[in-house]
Amino acid sequence: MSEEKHLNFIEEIIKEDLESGKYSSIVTRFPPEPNGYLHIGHAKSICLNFGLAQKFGGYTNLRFDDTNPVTEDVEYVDSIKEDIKWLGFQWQNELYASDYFNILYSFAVELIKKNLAYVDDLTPDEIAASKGTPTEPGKDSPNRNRSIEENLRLFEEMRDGKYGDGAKVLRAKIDMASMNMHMRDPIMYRIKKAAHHRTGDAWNIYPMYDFAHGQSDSIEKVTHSICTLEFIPHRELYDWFIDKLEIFPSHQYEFARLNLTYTVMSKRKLLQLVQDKYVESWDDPRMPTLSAMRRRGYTPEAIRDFCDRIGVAKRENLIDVGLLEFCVREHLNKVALRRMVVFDPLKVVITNYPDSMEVEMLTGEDNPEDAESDSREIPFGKELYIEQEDFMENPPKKYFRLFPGGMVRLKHAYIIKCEEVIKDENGNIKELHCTYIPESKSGSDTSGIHVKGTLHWVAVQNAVTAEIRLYDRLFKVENPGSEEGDFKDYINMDSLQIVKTVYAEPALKNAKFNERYQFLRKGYFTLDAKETYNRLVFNRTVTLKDTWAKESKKVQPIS
RNA sequence: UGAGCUAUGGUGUAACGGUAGCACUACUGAUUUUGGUUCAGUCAGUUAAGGUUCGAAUCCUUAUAGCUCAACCA
Repeated sequence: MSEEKHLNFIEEIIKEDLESGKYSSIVTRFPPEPNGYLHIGHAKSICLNFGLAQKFGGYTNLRFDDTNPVTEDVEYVDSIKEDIKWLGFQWQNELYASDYFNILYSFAVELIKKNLAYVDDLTPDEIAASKGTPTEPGKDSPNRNRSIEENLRLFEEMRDGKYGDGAKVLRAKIDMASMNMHMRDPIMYRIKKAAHHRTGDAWNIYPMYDFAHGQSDSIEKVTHSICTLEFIPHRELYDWFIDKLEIFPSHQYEFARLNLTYTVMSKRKLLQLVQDKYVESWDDPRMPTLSAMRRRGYTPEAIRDFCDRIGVAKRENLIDVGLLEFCVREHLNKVALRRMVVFDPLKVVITNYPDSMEVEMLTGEDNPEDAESDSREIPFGKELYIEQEDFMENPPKKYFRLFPGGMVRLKHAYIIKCEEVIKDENGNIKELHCTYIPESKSGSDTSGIHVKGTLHWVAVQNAVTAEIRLYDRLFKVENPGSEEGDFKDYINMDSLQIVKTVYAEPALKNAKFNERYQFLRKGYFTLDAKETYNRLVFNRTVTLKDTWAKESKKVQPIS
């Protein structure tokens, strides 16, 4: 693991910092704002930050960037913590930017005293107008040269609540002509007479991101402060505050955020999907949030593996969701319990099977990939269900499922031969009459017969019923965000398919939450923690790879 | 079009002036009591043009393309 040959550019930097003796160990942080749910993009950042500390020695803080009381809530704090723990990471310290409000205030006073900050009375519009444009310099505020004393007094009054929201701000005195718009006297503090979820009504003023983030990093002695590309223009300011305040020099590094095909990642768009009822909730299994993926049956191992495989770099990327699905399948293949479930039943009667009273029990391994795994008993019977799609009256070439006169093996059971197709008065297939070959029993097959197809099945008498929910991609296009018009125009309206009644082998009666199942030949499923009360509801985590689907399209293209 | 960041197979990511590699996808074939898994293999790439150098994906110049920046959001 630690012998990884290729380091990403951040690991490269850390390695050099450690070798040069700049640091003896590292400190990173994951800094969410508690105003929404974590998604797979956050997982990339979490895996990066926590992974770096694990790999190079050091620790990671969880710090909530809670400097805007009007958008934040403890509800989000709790869900964020749950998601990080679920992913398998443990933070060293649980911290809040709001813990630093006092010291941040004193930092501001210090800058005023150094004549590097001033109180401005301009309105938001006026400030915006005087900022200039990227091609034209801005203009100094008329309040820019207030005396230090006056600034001190005014700032104190802002804190004490003497002015209303928006009446005044504290600005850094830097350069209104800077090429970097963020250096044109950025706002450090604004008045917000709002209750904060942690500090209550203690404050009338709150620091802006730029005045809180770097200093919080510094206070925590964060060595490598890692964020996404859009913060590159903020770095100059980040460094400026640290430099003027003469505090611990944390350094900011930026990487490209994760983009995934067939979904959207921005909080704004995800919120719209929920509000406009395109999905049920934030943890609707089609959402890219971690809570949704958990509910859908994705495993933390798979997500970590995915984050590992996608790498870390500075170029924009759009990663094929197929890679995520690959990671999920790869892990699930190793841990999922195999079970048989018929989605769309076709009755099969074994005409030569004895009408005995006792039920014949067969044995099926829980997981052929895991030698340690257990097995379960499966009842057989004279009447069975197989899948409608596993029988064809007029099969195409290369079809090796059941057809009139054809033979298949029933998984863990016997080879059967289709003798007769029974139809109703409308000509629809009602049931199949088959014969079985007694000496072909699984595990003790002396029949000498070899068949190409093996089908899953369920004994009618012992079947338990369940509901399943099949999920498809939420969008019809790879990159809905970059498409013309509204991203919502590209929503796949068939992304959820509910099958009210499927027939499962009895072992599934005792299905457990957090247990993963592979419904043989159908896909990976897990019990829905939200919908399962006194009935069984399974979510399809991901399908199995289906080469036959591709093949059959080639053989007889369907419109 | 000011400034900044970035350009390597279909996708993602390595190669740190010296053989363009790995993974996913796609496609072959073998194995298989899951058309799954596993195994073997195939296709496929340095944005362009100049320059430096014995040698350039890598350094320089120019061009082109994409992304970002003017919230009292983070």
